[in-house]
Amino acid sequence: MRWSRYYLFTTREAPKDAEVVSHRLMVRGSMIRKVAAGIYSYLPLGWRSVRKLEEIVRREMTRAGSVELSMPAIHPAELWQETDRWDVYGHLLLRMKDRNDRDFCFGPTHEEVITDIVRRDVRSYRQLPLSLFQIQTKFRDEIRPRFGLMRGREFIMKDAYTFHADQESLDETYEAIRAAYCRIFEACGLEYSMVEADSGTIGGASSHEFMVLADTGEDAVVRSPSGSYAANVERARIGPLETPAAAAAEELRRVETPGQRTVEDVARFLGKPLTALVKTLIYETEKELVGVVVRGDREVNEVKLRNHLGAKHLALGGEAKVREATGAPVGFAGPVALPGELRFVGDESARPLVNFVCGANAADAHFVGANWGRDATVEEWTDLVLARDGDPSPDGDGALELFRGIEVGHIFDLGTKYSAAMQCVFADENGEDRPMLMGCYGLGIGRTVAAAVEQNHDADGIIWPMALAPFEALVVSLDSDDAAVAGVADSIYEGLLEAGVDVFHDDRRERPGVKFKDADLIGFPVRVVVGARGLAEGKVEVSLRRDRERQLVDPGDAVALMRRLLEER
RNA sequence: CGGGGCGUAGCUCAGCCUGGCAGAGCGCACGGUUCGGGUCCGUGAGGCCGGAGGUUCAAAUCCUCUCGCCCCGACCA
Repeated sequence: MRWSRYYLFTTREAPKDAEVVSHRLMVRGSMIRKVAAGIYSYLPLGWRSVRKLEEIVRREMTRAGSVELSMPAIHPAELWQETDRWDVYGHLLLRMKDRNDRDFCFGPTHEEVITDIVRRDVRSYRQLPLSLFQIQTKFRDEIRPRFGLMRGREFIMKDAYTFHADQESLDETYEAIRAAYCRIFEACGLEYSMVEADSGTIGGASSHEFMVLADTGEDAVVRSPSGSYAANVERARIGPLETPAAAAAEELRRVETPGQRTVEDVARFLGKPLTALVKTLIYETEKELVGVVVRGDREVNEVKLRNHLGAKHLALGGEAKVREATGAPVGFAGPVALPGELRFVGDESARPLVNFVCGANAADAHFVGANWGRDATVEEWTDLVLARDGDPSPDGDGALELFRGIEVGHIFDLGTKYSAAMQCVFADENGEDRPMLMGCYGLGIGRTVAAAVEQNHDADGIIWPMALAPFEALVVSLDSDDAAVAGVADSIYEGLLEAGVDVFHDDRRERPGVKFKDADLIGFPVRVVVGARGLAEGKVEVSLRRDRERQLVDPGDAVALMRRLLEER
């Protein structure tokens, strides 16, 4: 492909709203173009990278025994109502009506549609297991799209769904697809980590996320030193915290704490460490108000809390709710001497505390010397804490380290959540109907490409991993008007084409500096420069984008050298 | 949804506070110059100042409403 005839217009400047480097570089490199918030066109160069990733994904999914199909982007409401997700998905679901006023949505994921297909065709355990995938455009009406392709509203995703007669079969397939994902991300040259995850609105028994490590990632991940434990912080458990030294129970005393509303205020005011306090938060769900206690220095993990409560919606209670539950303004809640009934759940971090400080459920007052059992009772002790850097790993493997990550893939053991709701059943060996076990496996195509840029760039531009580079090689002809230069450049270009190399030819009448800057920005992995100056010595210059080491070779040897460099990747 | 900010040339932005000829750089066209890391000089084209209403002799500028976009938070595969 010749640049002079291609659709590729680089810019020196990125739009001011492009904050992360992948977004900046992909816009400057003329790979994507914003159409609306979170909605992008892929320009030809960007589309080539997307297509390359899609091919890798197809290859590996097929190798893992999955079969490609394609489902519609528009779904009838009835399917989503069967699983209750028409309501549960909320505003994330883009809804629309047809001319007959029937409800539809633009599919954000395809569990309902695939389950509807399979339940019509599959009757017997003999037909299982099944594994199907598609690569398709999704739409999720995200509250706040951002970071270019990183969190779009419209985005390309590979989604796979598997159906099984028993758990063993599901586990086997889950493992096969996990391995396929590893091969895919390795092929893309990504440094990634598979972590335990919360399954969110997709639901199901368990799930794992594939996280590309990057400082700009939107997710936080903890990992133990050997990597034996890794989890999204939404999910992460921690090992036991230090327990306070045993002490004789003190007397419960009420102390005046005027205006001391936060744990920090109270700790400073009373001259106690944060760890001697119990922090009490009043949460509101669609069903009830709940009191939550955690050690004073810790934060509540709301994802864990919502899961524990089995709630659809969870939010901190406002001023009015707090007063309703405690009879006091915000800042003075506690588990001791509550005016009424309130369900209390506690994080394990608060359980071993003795003679602790807590709110007195009255304005400007706290208790000191409080003890569980004698003064206060929590019915449910569980793990509700937000893990942080340095916490003990739950498997005893040292201290957890906190990383930022980009979620590029998420695989789920769905159990029978969808099959049971939608009567997707099969006859087992005894002729009994049973719901199928299902797995679901997502991989963000655009996000993975963006993550690859995020992880592979320098001050001058993108350094594409070979597998995702829109073109593998670039021929730069300087002095385009010079017939000898044009001839040599053309013959190298043709030679690379014949060798099956994805090659691009910068044949523009531009100054050398412009061409070099553009080559670096776009990040062609291998480059050959043909100029009058080099040609006078009988040489052309071959170099790699990654290390920029230049080799001068005879024009006749350029194709062979470049092929060798491409082989070495 | 709460808080903050921004919409001016194709792009990045100044001008707005304090109302009075609509600007710069980049890009584009043309001429010259230069020619291995975003040359330099000159000429030129290009604007409903997001939209609607209001105040005023006069509005990019002040006021009201509205649409879009971005950031923080809440929320969220």
